[in-house]
Formats: sequence, structure tokens, C-alpha cells
Amino acid sequence: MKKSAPNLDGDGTSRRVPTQERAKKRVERIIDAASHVFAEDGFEAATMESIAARAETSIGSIYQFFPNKLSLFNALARHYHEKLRAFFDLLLGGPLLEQPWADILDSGIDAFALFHEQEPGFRAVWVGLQVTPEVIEEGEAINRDFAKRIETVLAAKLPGLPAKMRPVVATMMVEILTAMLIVSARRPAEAKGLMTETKALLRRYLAPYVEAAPDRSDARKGSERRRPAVRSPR
Amino acid sequence: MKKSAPNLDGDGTSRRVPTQERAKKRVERIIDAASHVFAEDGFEAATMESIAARAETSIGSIYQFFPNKLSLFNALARHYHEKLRAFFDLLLGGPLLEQPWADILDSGIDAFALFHEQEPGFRAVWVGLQVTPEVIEEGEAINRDFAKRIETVLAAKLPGLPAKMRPVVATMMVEILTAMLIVSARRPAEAKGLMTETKALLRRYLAPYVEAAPDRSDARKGSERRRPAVRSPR
DNA sequence: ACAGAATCTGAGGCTTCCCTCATGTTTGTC
DNA sequence: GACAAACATGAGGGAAGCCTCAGATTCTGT
Repeated sequence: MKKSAPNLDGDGTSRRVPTQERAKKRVERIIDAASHVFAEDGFEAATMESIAARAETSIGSIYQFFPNKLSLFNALARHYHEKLRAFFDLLLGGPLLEQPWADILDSGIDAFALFHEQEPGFRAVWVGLQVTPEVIEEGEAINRDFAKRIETVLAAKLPGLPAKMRPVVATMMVEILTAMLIVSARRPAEAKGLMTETKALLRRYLAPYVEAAPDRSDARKGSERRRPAVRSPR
Repeated sequence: MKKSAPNLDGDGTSRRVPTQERAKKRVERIIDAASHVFAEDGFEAATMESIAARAETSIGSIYQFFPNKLSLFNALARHYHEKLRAFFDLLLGGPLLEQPWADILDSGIDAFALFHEQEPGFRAVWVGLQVTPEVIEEGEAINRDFAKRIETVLAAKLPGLPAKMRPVVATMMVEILTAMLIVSARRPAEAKGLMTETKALLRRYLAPYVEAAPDRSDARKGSERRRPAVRSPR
């Protein structure tokens, strides 16, 4: 039995929760080190040994607070999940929402790109691709959260977008932004151009939804669906 | 010295090249098994043991033709690279190019999505994210090839797109298509809607380039850049 | 000052894999 | 049929890495 202290995460065997200042600092250093190592090497290739070394501590200390490698990764995921939440609260709590939609898009992307750049481990967690299937869940959760936030903005700023389509459109935006940030990180030389292009792309994607749908009952629903009178090729 | 037979790949120690029919069949089975196992488990988690088992052969046989795990993965990458090349030759060699650009886009995406679905290992290779940095190269090469192909189509069908922008636009298309196919694979329930939306998104992205740029010298260059007379928010 | 709890440490147990190699089997050639 | 080359096999060497644990160290309250 012996349920002494609650564990730091819900994954495996229960571990000690840090109470002393020294331990709290150490856990912080461990998480920080983990974010770098996971980001650089991926989940599998990262070793607890190298994480410990980077945190300037011993392996034993890591296992004092994290029952295993996966739980450390998940702790990291939750860490960034919270950071991202805070980031959004700041971003959307400010005056940005009063701006025209195209400005929100631009500034939002810039801000998020910066976040992406400055948080080395975030990519590792968020992408969730270089990781075992079990771990993908955490990253997905963050993405869903992200999409939900965007949905509220869409509801407020794009009256022409039917409520029913908001989830899909928000998902598209999240996934495309993610993808392009990853590509940009992989090709620094083209990064700037790609991000500019991403903004243009999303602007055009959303453009049809800017104007409120015409009030006259259900005039021409699906106007955008079928492309009109196909121009002959060439 | 002893350079007997050339190796099957350029990665490590030289290995035997199959000459007998029996061996060729075996190598095929190994590659096929590898594509499944790598796709399901990722590069690191995949074991040579399980690949051998799936190919119904022994570990020793694998190492007769592939010097190490990485070279097997790279062989797989080249395998799919060739398959993709053939796929494009078929697709673009046919009558599709005579169609209007929107149809090319739609059919091209559908065809590629099908390819993506039917080749289990392709995703593992192409995405290249669940893999060590060394391996990403191969996947990148395929992407660049893909983009080049798209550029030729863009040149033929979108006269309004300046030649200088073609590389960026092609890259955008490749990366976005990739990303959305991966997301779709991860969320089968939403897959259909996401792919439909991807088509719409790319159509809108490319729409400004359909018409040939106006001939009158340099009239209003960058017309699309600055958004015109911003409507006041709310 | 001291007891006891919290924390730290790193050598090593244990497992999991990659890959080799000695041995055995099949195929091709004369 | 005999010989050699190609091929197949899987037990095991060796390395790497996760995690434990017993002992040392630091902190905290009294």
C-alpha cells in the first residue's frame, strides 16, 4: 500500500514530489535539459544519461522524481501545454482582438513562430512524430486546445464562416501552421519566405469568410463549392 | 582490398548483391517487411528481429544484403523514391495535363492520397520525422523532387505566377499536402473532410495566379501584397 | 545539537537489441 | 556426380541504455 506522496504524473510508479527548494530547482533543471535533449535527438535516441549530464545531476536524481523516461517526456508535454495556454491568454487577452482579422492572422503567426523558435523542446513535444504511438496523445491534446482557441477567434472575426465549419477550418490552420514551422526549422535559408507565404496562403483561405453571409434566406448555398463554368484549358 | 561485389547501398560495409532468383525474392520480402515494420514502429523502435520475422527469414539473411539497419532504411527510401517517380511519370504523362488547373489539382491530390494510403512504408520514409537526423536527408530529397515536378506543372498551367515564385509555391504545396495527409492518417474520422478542405485551400492559394499577368508593362506590381483599404474592425 | 526526513549519487543488474560467424543447405557448372 | 560459389540460419558476443538500490549528504524542525 504505502501511498505516501502523490506522484508527479499519472504514468507509472509513484515518485517523490519535491518539497525542498533545492529539489524544485533540480526538477526544473531536469525538465529544461530534457527539452533540449529530446528536441535534438528525438524520444528514442535521447538517453537519460545525457539528460542527467546536461542537467548537471545524476541519473538517480531523475528517477527520484520521474518513474521512467516516458513520464519525463509527458511532464515536458504538460509543461509546454501550460506555457502555450499562458501564451494564448496573453495574446488574446490583449488589444490584438480589436484589430482587423488579417492583422490578427499576421501578428498571431509571428508571435507563435517566435514562441516556437524560443522553446527548443516544444517542437519535439508538439510534433509528436518522432515518438512512440503512446506519446502522440499528449501532443494531440495541445493541438486540439490550440484549435479550440482559434475557433473562438474565427467566431468573432469571420462572420461569413458557418459555425459548423469552424472546427475543420481551425484544424486546418493549426496543422498547416505547425507543418510550415517545422519545415522552416529544417530549412533556415528559406524560412522567412515560407512564413510570408504561409500568411498569404491562410489569408486567401479565409478570405471568402470575411463578409457575413447574405441575409436573404438561403440564397445560393454552396456557391464556392462547384467551380463556375470551367474555362477551357490552355 | 577484395572488392568482389558492389554493395547494394552507399552506407556501410559492402554486402553481397543477390544473383540467384531465390535471393532476389528474399530481398524483396525483406524490403516489404521493413516497410511495414518501420511504418508501424518508427525507425528506432523497429527491430531487425521483427523485420526478419515478418519477412519469414532469419536475421542473418538480412545482414547478407544490408550492412546495417540504417542502410536497410535507406534502401527503403530509394525504393519509394523510385516508385514515386514512376507514379508521377504515369500521372503527368497521361491526359491529365490537358485539363483545367483546378482539375489537375483535385485529381492530383486524390491520386497522391491513394498512393499514400496504399504504400504503408512510404509515410515512414517520407515524413522522416520519427527518425534520426542522418536519415532525414533521403526524405528531403524526395520532397525536392516532388516540388520540382510541381514546378513544371505550375509553369504550364498558371501563367500568372512569376517564375521566381514557383519554387516557393511548389514547396508550399508539397509540404502542406504532406502535412495534411499525415494528419488525415492520424484522424481517420476527419480524413475525408480535411482532404476536401485541403483542396479548397490550395485552390484559393493558387487562384490569383490563374490569369496571365497583365501585359501593360509593370502595372500595379504587388497588387495582392498590401490589403486594400482595411475595413474597420467589428 | 541531533534525529529523521528528504535528497543525492553512481556503480551495476538486467534487458534489449544490433550484428557476426561458424556451420549447414541450395544452386549452378563442368 | 563433384566441386565451388552463393545463400540461409540462429546462437551468442558485445554494446547501450533503462532503472534500482544501498549508502552518503543535506535540510528541517525541535
